[in-house]
Amino acid sequence: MVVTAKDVARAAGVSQATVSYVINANPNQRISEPTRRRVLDAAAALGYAPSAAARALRLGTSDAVLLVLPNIPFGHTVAHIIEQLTDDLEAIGLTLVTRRIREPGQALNAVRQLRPIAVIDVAALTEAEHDEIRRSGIPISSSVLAPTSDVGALTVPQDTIGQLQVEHLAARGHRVLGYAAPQDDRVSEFLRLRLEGVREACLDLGLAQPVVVPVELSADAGAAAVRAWQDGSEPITAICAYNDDVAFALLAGMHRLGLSAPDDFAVIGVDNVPLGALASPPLTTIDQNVELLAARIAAYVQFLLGNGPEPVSNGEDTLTLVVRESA
Amino acid sequence: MVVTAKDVARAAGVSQATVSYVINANPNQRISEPTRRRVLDAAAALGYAPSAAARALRLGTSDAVLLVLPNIPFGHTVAHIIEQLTDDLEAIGLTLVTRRIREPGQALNAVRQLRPIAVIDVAALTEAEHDEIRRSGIPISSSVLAPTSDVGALTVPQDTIGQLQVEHLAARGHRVLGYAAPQDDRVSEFLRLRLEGVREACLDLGLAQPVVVPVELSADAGAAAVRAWQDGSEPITAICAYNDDVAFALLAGMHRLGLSAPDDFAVIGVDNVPLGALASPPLTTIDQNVELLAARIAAYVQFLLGNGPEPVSNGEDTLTLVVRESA
DNA sequence: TTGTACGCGTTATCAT
DNA sequence: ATGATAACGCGTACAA
Repeated sequence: MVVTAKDVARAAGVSQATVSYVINANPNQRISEPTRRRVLDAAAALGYAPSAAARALRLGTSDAVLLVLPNIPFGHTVAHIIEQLTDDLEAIGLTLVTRRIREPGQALNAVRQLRPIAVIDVAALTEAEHDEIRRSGIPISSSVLAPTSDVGALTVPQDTIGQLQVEHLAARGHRVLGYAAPQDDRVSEFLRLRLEGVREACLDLGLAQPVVVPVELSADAGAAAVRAWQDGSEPITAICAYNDDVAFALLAGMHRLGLSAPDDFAVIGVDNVPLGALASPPLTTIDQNVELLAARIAAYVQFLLGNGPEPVSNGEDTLTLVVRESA
Repeated sequence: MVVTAKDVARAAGVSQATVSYVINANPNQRISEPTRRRVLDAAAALGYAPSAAARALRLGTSDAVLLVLPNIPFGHTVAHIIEQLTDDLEAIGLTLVTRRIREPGQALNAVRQLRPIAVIDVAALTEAEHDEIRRSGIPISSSVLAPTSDVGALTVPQDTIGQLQVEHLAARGHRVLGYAAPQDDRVSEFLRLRLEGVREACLDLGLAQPVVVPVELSADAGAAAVRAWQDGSEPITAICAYNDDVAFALLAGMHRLGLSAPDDFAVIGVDNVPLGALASPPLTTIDQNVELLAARIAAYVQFLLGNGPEPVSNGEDTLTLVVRESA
């Protein structure tokens, strides 16, 4: 029922080892063209493909790349990363496996079971865990979307996101900003870092510190937040939203109050979700260029495999402002 | 560096076999409580976890569940399925592996490499491939989101989606409908089936056949489509959109033309994307209840593993109308 | 080109 | 009653 290398060897009239050499095009072995053909034909005829398990057992490492996620909501950006990374890794014969960490220690366990060839951490692991994984011989990548930007090569600096938002609004003449913060505790670290970037940029550019208001994902909440900014003592004219979802809530709330962006309040989001272009007005936002990030992660893994040059590290250059009409 | 069962055995002063019995709580072997404790303590102290590869090799099947996708864009619904399924499977010790099929044959190859415990097909495989996989001893599930609903237990009937849209619009008094079709060839099969459901429902309810207009995902395209319906000879009052993304394009187009739903045209989407509630007006749509679908798939896999009762099959009951204001 | 040892967890068989 | 021994599965790499 299940075809093994032994079956192919028998069918081709060669040894198992020869089958392995042919299948893997082992450069250290010269197999004559006729034998090569016989093996390949037999393999095709029988429908043979090497068992990933046997390979992994022998090699000591699997074809898996482990993507470790914290328990955050699975928004457009994360989904897009997974999509891109799955494709990019598949193209080089690797398999993406995602694990969402809910309890500490889960990640280490997954690593020990899977023996992945690399671990990509999206802000789910502690430094101690990183060390532990590296010590176990797995070349772990640095933390994508890492809280701190000091760990390595593949970080998306969250503070820069906030800075870019403020810079754009300041360039448009806004002087007093609001900040729309999500309520979800699971993203509080991302929020903290983005807000930090906003605060720094305000300081640098001589703006007042932002008036932070929590916003849930509903038109009601959006309207309430807008009223809060209106009723406050500060003359707020523009709002940085934590992400596009929050920005949508603000736009919906403004619509309900008979207000509109950018005249009553300018609104800028983060993520460049596809629907942002279809909002009324179309949403100005910060794009994270997930395709490029995924490609760089894949290149990094290639490098770890010894099949590529030292890859470029990821940083601010994947972040770009997308100007539409809302700000 | 890497901890094996042998290390644990040595540390606990027992044999490798005993370690295996304890770790897997093998019911055919009775291990005394003291030894059990020693083994467990040693395993914890050393940070032992069984190698997935060795396990898979020995058992002949891995912990992987293979989700096979066609080369379709990775929208909210697919992303959500992947998210839910990843979590649900992880909860029962299984690993979701996703493969996107671009060339015929890729799926079979992946199956032979991975030896997954189950294969979930999202409309990417032929019947011949299903048979081939089943013949190789893997209990393949039926096709989720299958073009045809005759293959098995876990189908999302696309035609019913169209029917539900029409039934709602008809109940609101609409008699002549437009249908907004996406341009992407990769979803043409889904489009065909949904449209088929729309046509049948129109027939059943005595409505005119829908006026189908292609719509790309931009406000321009949405406006053009709306004008096409306005300029046509039919007195169209409501529009079924292929999905919520298309519906957003229509709403954006209408907004640009100074029109609004539901008064000028009622609009109903499909998918219940989170941002639908924040559209202006909030989007009426068909929810696919992806959580339940994922749970049923997981239950089905459990059943395949012999750890659960015959699971319920998926069908129309996961589809529900979500009435908001756009229709 | 081939023979063969190896990696590691599982389980049937055997020993105490 | 408890636990140990050993065979097994399959692809890889080194020595022959």
